Amino acid sequence: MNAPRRKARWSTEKRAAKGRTPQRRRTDSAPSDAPMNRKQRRALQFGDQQGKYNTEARRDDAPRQERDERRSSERRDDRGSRSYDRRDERGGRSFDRRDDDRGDRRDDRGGRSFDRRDDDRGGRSYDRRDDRGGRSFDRRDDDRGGRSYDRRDDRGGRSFDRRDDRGGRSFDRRDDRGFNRDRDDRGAGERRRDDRGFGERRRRDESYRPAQRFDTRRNHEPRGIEDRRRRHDHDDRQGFEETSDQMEWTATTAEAVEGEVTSGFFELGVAEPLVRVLASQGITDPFPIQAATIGDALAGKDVLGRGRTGSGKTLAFGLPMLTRLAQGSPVGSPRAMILTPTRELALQIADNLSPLAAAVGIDLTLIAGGMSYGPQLRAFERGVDVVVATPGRLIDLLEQGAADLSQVDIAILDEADHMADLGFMQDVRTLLDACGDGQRLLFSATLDDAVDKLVQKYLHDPVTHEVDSEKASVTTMVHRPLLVKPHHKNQVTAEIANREGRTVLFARTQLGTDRIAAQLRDAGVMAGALHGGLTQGARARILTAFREGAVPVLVATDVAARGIHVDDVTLVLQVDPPHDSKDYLHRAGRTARAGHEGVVASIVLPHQRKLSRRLLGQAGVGAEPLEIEPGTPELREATGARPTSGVAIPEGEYLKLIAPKQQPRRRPDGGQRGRGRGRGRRY
DNA sequence: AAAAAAC
Repeated sequence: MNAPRRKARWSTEKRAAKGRTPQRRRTDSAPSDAPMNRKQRRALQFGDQQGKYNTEARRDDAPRQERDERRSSERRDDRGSRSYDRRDERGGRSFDRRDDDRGDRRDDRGGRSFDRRDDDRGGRSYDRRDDRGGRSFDRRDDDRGGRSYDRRDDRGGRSFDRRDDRGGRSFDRRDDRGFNRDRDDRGAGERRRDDRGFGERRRRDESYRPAQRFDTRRNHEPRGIEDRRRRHDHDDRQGFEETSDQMEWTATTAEAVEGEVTSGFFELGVAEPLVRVLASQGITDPFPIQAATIGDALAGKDVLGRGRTGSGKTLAFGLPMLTRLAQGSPVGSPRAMILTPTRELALQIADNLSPLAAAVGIDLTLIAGGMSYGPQLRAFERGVDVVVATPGRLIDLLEQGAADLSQVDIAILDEADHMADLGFMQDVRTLLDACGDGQRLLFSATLDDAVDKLVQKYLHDPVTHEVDSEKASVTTMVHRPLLVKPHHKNQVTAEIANREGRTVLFARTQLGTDRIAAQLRDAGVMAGALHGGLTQGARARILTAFREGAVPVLVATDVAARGIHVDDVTLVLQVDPPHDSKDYLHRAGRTARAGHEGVVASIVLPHQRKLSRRLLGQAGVGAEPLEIEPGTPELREATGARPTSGVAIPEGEYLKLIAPKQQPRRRPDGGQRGRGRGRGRRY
């Protein structure tokens, strides 16, 4: 991680030593700077290509030793140079590389801001591709998966020679601007704590072309990989029909009850406008966790609240937060921050709190990945008061200098046990460190060592309120471990999924959810997969289709295990065992919410018996596995399972249900669609 | 021990 940056390698001195002209950082406007038409770009590219063959020849003459050295010792930093090579090689080698169809078009585009986005994409797609391995057969990433490492190595070796050949051609100059390097460095692992920070990147950026940044952003908008692919069929410059697949979020307002109101929230000290809005939603009796924590939170104490999601935690921290903020006045940057582990959860919290915030004149916004930057940047520009965020995007904005959290006086972690996971911990710390040293509210389903570390470091003299046990204590929930023979697993899964009512299935991996959902549709059960590998738009659409009942079966990874609330989920089926008892309970918590009944069935294969016993024991579930086979009355009795029709649901029928709503893109008014129409999500 | 979290 701390390997020397390859930047040094190309210092002016070194270049001079090699008999090269100094690198040009700043140039006059050049072809690549201005929009080019396709023909011009082709011409340029062709020229590049010609040069490239020379380059290839020369490459072989280059000192092999040096290449090998780079290969072995500077892998990560090599990636910085990758972008040069990728770009340059593309022209000549398209026939043997799968992603070249992308590449060529990328070059076609010419315009600078696009380059930047493309570079971003290029770098990341390697990372993701490699990470994911063969995850999604239906995505094009995987065609390439196996080769990416080789290619990377190739590049590391070549880049150096290649670079020397490039002279001052306009395309090369683009590479010199420094984004590529910066971005790739970041991709290499230190990304968030790149010590050069965004400041320097931006300076260079601006020196190249001032006032470019927001154009860049705007063009940045489409995020999904699939979208980007599709985009290449169009000329980006021409306002083509963009197939963005992002989710949008808008703040909402709500009615408030007029006149006399009786509500338990008054007594807790919640601001009156908030109580009136709650009353209009029929919420007048605080849930236990709310009753327990609101008082202390209002008093400004640090609170550690333990209670399962669905127990009313959002209001437990939301109401005191808004009440306190309403007593002060905005300072031009956020005074409160709420962090959550998934985008869906952030969305849900923002949806729930935004009408309340509006009632007391608080500007609350959602900051999450997979959504366009524009509204989020504007929110900070206008001085948003509360951010509900997922860590990644907020750090992104922080690094850009777009977000300032120094005035945050109330920092809230929802699902803190999850936020304290290894993968999240550093981000959470970064964000908490960026906040002012004010009140901290930490809500968690469990208290383990990781949470304790957060508590130790960030909470001052916290008051702990434990309302729900972490153990299974929901009396309306029935647990049914099902002992199933391996060759029956698919059919049992399908028969259970085919039951009446809304059902959530959990699988271990993204690939697993895709596969199970496809198998279910093959068997005639309308099911959709939800996992973090989908574009944000796709995630939102499948969740909506599930909420609305068009798709009654949701097959999800643990992305949906926490916090997500869908009414009337009457059965949760754990197709694959959860990783631990916490996950078991979080998954289970998708059903039997708010006093409703629900069944938690778990498929247990013979070799998983021991594991299952341990998980259930830790979760405080006493149920013994029930031995079952497909089509039996026992299975039906336990889960409501029904035989499947076996008539496959055509893929098109499913896709129709989760298709993006067609809507005009890039409207002349700047793309503000449907503002002020109804609630939250639109796609 | 997987998934999620920026692009």
